[in-house]
Amino acid sequence: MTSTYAVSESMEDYLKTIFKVINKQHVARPKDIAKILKVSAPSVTGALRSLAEKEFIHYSPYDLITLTQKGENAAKDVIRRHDVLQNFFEKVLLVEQKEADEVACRMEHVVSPNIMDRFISFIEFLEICPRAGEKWISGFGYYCDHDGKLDNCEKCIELTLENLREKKRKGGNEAMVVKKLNELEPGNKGRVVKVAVSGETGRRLVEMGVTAGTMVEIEKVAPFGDPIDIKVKGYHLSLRKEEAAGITIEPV
Amino acid sequence: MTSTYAVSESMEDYLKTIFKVINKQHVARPKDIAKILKVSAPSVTGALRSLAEKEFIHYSPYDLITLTQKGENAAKDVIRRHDVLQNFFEKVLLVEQKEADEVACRMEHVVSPNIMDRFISFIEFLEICPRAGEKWISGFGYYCDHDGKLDNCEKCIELTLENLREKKRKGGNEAMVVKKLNELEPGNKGRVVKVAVSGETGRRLVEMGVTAGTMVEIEKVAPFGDPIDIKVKGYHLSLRKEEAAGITIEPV
DNA sequence: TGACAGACTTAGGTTCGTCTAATATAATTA
DNA sequence: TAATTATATTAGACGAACCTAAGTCTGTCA
Repeated sequence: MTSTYAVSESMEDYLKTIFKVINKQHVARPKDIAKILKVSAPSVTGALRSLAEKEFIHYSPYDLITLTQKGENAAKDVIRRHDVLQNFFEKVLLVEQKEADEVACRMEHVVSPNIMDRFISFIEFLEICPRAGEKWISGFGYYCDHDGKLDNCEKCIELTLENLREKKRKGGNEAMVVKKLNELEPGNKGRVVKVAVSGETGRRLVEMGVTAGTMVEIEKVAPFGDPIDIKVKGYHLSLRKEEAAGITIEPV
Repeated sequence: MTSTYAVSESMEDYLKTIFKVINKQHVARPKDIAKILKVSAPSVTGALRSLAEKEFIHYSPYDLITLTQKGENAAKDVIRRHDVLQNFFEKVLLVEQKEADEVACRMEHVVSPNIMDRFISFIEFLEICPRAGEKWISGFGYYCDHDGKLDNCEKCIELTLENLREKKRKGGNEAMVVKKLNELEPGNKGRVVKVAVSGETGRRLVEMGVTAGTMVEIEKVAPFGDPIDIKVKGYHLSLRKEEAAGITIEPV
């Protein structure tokens, strides 16, 4: 079973763990890694050597462990795949957090980039399409828990239609409401209308597919509004305030 | 990476392949297996020995290969997982057949039974819920292909509502239409209203969760209507005509 | 500052799944 | 039926990922 990605499943797990540990407590020690991955200490040493050889980490015996740029990218990508899958299981299939996490941990190594994108788009679509939405998903929950019976359909659709018209009336009068990304608050979601960010970050945004139409969610805003953590297409991104100001958003 | 199931991923692949080959050409020879799985002949020999030891197959050197009951069950289960996943990727996420198949081949080994059920329910729900349906999924396709833009929402929902009311008028007058499973034709789908099948088959149906509320699809009907191949919760099942006559269906 | 505990590594072994090369069996065909 | 060809198996090796047991390093504390 060949992995779809640059390293073996096992190595992806090590990378993911190293990244998480570093982000949590600044340094990653073999002991922590061993504990999290439930393997023996020598296994960790072996993995570290292997990862160092492939230039995913900086490492020499007894030295501290840091990720190379390559390693960080790889780790972030694994985590992104995990998050998207877990999110899908929890939010769409309404699976419990623990199981969603466990299965995502295994699937993250085998899902293809293309299908990743589809999962992301699908979740987005559910959020945006007036025919779907939270209410609709809870209808799925009802279906699962009641032996395949549907909730009151006609009323459900009537309500949806009313809501849509209501929204349209409002929206139609005020024209489209747009805001700058830095004006939103954690938890807010929106659709990108325009990206006007220059330099390295601008390029990075484009590379990640952050263009008009993309869904963005604000995750965290540091004091004084800098930096701003956002989630785009399953990626976690950190932006400077000035950079965020260059992105125009239509709140959803 | 421990498998969720009774055998390793690799052995699951062998079982699946053996089952498919037997069903296609009556006997499975190591050569065919090697070719399909793209491994060397000695690898196959090794796998066969291992599977025989675990009593999944009947096998001794140079002898022909047959599945034990245990092996057949295991193989069918793998194939079922594969089918459900591939189906979801193709029908819901609108992924191309080839990629859907490839990714399903890898995911089938790691998906949990619970999440399997959810995938199945979700697909069913999409088919039944008037707020979703084929039209809605094609809306997702539009969304994917048009950079995150939605099709005409208001019209879409209005139509849905009209359709639903139309159907209700008809249905309301005629009361619920029910048929026996053996009266349906290939491609037809329906919801189980009652199961009245005795003996071994009846028990098997219950074990597989074929109870009131379950969605059933007719796959193939042999000449003279016996046997009838159906698909239930991702399983392929073959029923005698008399058995099918014991199952009451509300066509969808 | 020197001894000790805890953390890390080395050494060496196991299992799984794969391979190539060599050998044995079965099937085909002259 | 004997020779040839195709197919299977045995033998032996390898890499990945894990393990236990036995050192080795390092930071802390008396």
